[in-house]
Amino acid sequence: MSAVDRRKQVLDAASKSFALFGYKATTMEQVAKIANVGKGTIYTFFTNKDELFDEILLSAIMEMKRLAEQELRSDRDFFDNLYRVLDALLEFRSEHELFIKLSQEVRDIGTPKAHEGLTKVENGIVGYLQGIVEQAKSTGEIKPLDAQVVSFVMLKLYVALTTDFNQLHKPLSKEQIKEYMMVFLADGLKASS
Amino acid sequence: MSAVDRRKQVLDAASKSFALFGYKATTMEQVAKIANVGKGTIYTFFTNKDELFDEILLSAIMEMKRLAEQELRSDRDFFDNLYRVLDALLEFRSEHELFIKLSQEVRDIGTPKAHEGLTKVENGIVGYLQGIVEQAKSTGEIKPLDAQVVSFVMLKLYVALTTDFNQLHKPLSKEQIKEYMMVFLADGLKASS
DNA sequence: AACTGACCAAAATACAATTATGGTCATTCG
DNA sequence: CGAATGACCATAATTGTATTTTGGTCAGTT
Repeated sequence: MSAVDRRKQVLDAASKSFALFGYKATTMEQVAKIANVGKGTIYTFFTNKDELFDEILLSAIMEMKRLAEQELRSDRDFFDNLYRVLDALLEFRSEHELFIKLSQEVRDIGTPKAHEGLTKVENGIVGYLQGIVEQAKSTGEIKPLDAQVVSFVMLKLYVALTTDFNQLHKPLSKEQIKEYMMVFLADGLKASS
Repeated sequence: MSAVDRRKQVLDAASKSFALFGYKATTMEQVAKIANVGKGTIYTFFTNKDELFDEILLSAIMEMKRLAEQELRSDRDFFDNLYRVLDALLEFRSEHELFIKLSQEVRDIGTPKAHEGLTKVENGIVGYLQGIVEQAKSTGEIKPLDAQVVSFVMLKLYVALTTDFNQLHKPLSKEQIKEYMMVFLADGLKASS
């Protein structure tokens, strides 16, 4: 059994445990047991619990990028691509066991590391969007504004419509969400005169 | 000393105490002492601590409405009015001792009642905006969309630009914020061809 | 040389004792 | 006589302490 296999064993075990129990309730012993490995072995691959967690988040972020990439179609315009990418990313985020568990953990006991992790994922998304926005800027499809601000707002807007809003009201349908996204991002509220 | 005066004494004392110490650290005895009344007297005007708190929040919300009203100018268009109203409201919210203290309290110890209170204020703002949006809808200045969703997004957008964004980056200037607000709300990102 | 698990200091938890607080009401005061 | 009061009480919050758990190490095993 090669070193690479063991590393993967640990990584898989940790993935499962973090997704199942969250950051805090995942113990290194637990991970070792699931991975069928001595606890010391984990430390030959990862310097500590944090780094192990980071590595798992990083691979989740890369997975998200892969998914987003799939949604990009050169035969569609920027806004259509944007909507499908955002949708894929947010759907992935809201269905992935790990993120669900981490969100609960933040809400219920406020584990700082869990919060940090979710922020890191969010930044990953914004960073990815930023690239798309930059490109749309260079092709002249959108106004020449700061791509960081624009992509940040995009994410916030999407989260506001999909998550924040239905904390207080009836959730919006996918079609409604798409409509509002397009209104605010593409054309604005102003009545076309 | 009339009953009305005593009620106001209590209200003023409670205002001071909530703003100075937050919800949790404000005790009824404390309020009584500041108001120069016996503790029992408080309960002749308010059934409990919660209701006392509610009354204070309500008066803050009404004060905000008053401020917003001042900003409305019939010689300006909807978007200009909107920006100035939002600005006044958010500035008030971010400078009012009570709200600063409650925000800290939520962040540091997560007092549910403090969180609830801030949400109530936020809902007050959205409710107020809703009225303005309805009116702009009826005059045909903006597209005929659900006013509740639109005003909710407006607040979220403003908070994203003024508060959320500078948790991670350099704060935006007032001019930049205004520019971005107008882009997303009025005309959208799409390059004017 | 790779791997392991007993071991340790430090952190988290559980529990008990103590204190503080919201709310009441018999008594006082104007 | 009715409005005002503060001692009083049940319960919630806090503090202090004993106990357990956990991240990380490293001498020894495979």
